[in-house]
Amino acid sequence: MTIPDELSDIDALAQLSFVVQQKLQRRVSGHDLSMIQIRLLGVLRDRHPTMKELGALLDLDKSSVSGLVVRAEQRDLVSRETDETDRRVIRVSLSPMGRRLVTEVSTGFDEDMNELLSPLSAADRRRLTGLIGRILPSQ
Amino acid sequence: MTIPDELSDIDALAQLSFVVQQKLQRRVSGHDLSMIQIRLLGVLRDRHPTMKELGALLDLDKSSVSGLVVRAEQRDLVSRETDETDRRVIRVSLSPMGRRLVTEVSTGFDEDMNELLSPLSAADRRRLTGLIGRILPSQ
DNA sequence: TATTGTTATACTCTATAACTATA
DNA sequence: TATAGTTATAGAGTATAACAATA
Repeated sequence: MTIPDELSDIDALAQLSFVVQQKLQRRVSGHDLSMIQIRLLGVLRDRHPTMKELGALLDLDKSSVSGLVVRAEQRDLVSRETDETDRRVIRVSLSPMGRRLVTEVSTGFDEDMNELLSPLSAADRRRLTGLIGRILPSQ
Repeated sequence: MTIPDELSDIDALAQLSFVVQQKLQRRVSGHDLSMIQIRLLGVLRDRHPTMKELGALLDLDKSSVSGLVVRAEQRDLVSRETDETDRRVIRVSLSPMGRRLVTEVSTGFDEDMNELLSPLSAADRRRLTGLIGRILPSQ
């Protein structure tokens, strides 16, 4: 939360997470998107979920999903199709424009992360990845 | 942005940052605060900034700072005092309640981070902190 | 005139509750 | 009745532009 001079392990984690989020935020803002919109587009890259599934994926109320998807549709980032087997259900897909945007943001973010990691040798990058892999929720 | 099975170094950083932010978000929500509110309270722990300085610290427009501080003041989290040497200037301080809340969130977050780091030995924690310290912006 | 901060306005994002359509 | 989704409403959070007070 704060940024002390002496770096404790907890502060290191906290600061790192803020730096990473900040880099992503910059990329997202640069494409006139919000964080929740890029999460929506990211989720849709390899899925065609229903509105309800989207709510679970994004941890949002169904009414919030409705608004989010409507605004994204108005910007031609996603499209909605009624499921023919159950006409209550609506499935959401990425539009070509949405796919282009999420790809651009993702590419830019990868550049940012590579730049962030540039002080480390390949071996140290592997060590860092290994250590992080051990503390991430194992699936 | 997504969560692949094979952990690249970039994905490791991205996932880690999301996990850390998620833990913080949980703590913050548990105290009925927002992320920007806890950032405000965190900034005020060791500062009595002016509204303008707050805007720079939080990267917000002055009008956004006004609203944020007004709402925090209404919840008795902060107080505002006119600077007597320049009566255009307003300085913002943490209230006792605000200090209590930010301390509780901070303590809880520290617990979360210690739990997250628990798979690592003390030596590995030091290695991780060292590696992160080398990639964080040097000030 | 310049600076500091507030206010008016507009939009996104979010949730709760009430609603519609379909099953 | 139950489920999927939308709509009405309310509030936080954000920025831009216009404004007031002070320097």
